[in-house]
Amino acid sequence: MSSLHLYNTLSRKLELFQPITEGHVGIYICGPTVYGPPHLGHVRGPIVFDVLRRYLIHNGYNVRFVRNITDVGHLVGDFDGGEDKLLKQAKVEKLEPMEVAQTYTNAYNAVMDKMNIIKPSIEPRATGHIIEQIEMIQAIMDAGLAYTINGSVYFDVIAYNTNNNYGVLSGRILEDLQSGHDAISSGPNFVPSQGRALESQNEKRNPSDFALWKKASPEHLMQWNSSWGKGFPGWHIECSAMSAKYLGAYFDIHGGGLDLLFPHHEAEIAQGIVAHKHTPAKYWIHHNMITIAGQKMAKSLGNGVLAEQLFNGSHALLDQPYSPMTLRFFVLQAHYRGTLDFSNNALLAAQKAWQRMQSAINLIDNLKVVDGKGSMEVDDIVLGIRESMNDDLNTPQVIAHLFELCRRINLVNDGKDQISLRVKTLVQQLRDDVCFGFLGLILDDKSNSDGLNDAMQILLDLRKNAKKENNWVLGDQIRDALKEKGFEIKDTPEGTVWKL
RNA sequence: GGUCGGAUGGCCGAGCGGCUAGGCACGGGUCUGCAAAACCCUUUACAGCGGUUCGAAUCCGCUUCCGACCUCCA
Repeated sequence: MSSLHLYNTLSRKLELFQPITEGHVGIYICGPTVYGPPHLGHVRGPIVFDVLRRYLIHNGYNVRFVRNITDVGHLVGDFDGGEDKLLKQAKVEKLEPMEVAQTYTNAYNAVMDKMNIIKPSIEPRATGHIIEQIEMIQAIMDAGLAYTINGSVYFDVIAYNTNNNYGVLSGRILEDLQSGHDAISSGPNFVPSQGRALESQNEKRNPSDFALWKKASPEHLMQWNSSWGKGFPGWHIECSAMSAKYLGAYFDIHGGGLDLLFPHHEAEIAQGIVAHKHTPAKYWIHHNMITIAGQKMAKSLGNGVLAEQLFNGSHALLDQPYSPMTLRFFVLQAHYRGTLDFSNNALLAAQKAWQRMQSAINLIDNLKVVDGKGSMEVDDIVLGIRESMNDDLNTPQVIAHLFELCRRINLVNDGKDQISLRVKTLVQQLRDDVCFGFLGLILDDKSNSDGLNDAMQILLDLRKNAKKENNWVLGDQIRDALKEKGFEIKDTPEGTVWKL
């Protein structure tokens, strides 16, 4: 494919990417609800869309990338009678709701930085856009597609569905949904979780309706004035209001996890069509979930692995810590639309693979070139990488091509193949544009501290002397002891090199 | 119960009508004081049963398992 194609959930097809305005791309990503520390599931989306963003920039586009922070409105438990997630956590931790939001926003962004994810162009918060949300709710009211009950406002899905299709994105049929509501609450598989607020459920005209504005009880810590009384915005409206504010009523790409497809994104489309008279986005991109033992990783299932636990190796499933770049590499080794199963073995394999790639990368600049034409070429790799990226961001294939490149680099390094200056320059370009470029990988750099370097040199000199005197026992002792601490020693014709 | 996806070698994961990725692990070799690294070689998998086709892991049907969504989730 000579140009970028993306799988659009809206059409369920691979589509040629063509921006609405030539040369510019607007992207909106549903960010986290900040009520807990970031886990592995929170990391996949940002990586996937970071690669998309970098690739678009690589292709010369001007990209505005908006990723929100949801710090109000998201309800805990089932149905709209649940408690606000932020509020609940605030009570648990005896903190201001804003303090909770700030704490976990910081934690989230710290992980983003470690993963080498470019910061959003704009990072709007739901609480900072209450007015915009109220205005949008009013517009929906004015259009006659929302109704007020007891100080709350609900979107009238049934009425909307008469002239529109509530289900364009998720492929759902409203009638099925209706019967689904019955079946789910009476069927054999229905398991009621926490307390279901029946009053709130009943005040909606229809189970499919969703809240635009919720009335706040007096003790509710987060509430704002509105013409419907004191309350707080519903979950879906914040993304609609903020995306429209910063990207316009119609923008290029809306992304998020597959689990947000319904009802969140479906609701966003309905809200956008009613309030802004336009479907919000041209391309809807959804990444799949990270699973653990075949099941979705989710906070509610209690099988989550925190990012921090991965980085320090403290989780029971892990034998050791893994670096942020190992995680990034691990994520990119799978296609974004498939599930990715997490395990210590899978992480270990990714770590070794990434180390192998780094070793080859480190050889590039010192590769000896031959005059004229060398036998090593990379044109097929350059082409292959472009084709793979253009085919719905097939990063696993890109990485496979990169490993073929590593093989050739090693061959040249071993003197078994020859490279010309021209091709060497191309290889350096590939490293900078692909690996460090749109894949966003950076070398794990643990061996650069000066003091460490000096100390290592002393040990290596000792070992060299021991070897000179044929004292292999001492020499191996030094090497093995270092190895035990994670230092890898390599004897090469040019001298001994080490890495951590 | 409804809707939508999956089942690929020891493991992770691409491919989606013929040329049958890649990584990790395993085995053999070159190199080396021994290692490590690197390189080379070896190992033909696509849930089961039918069907379409000159040809199917790839298309169609049935069966069996698994998952996601339908209720908060990245």
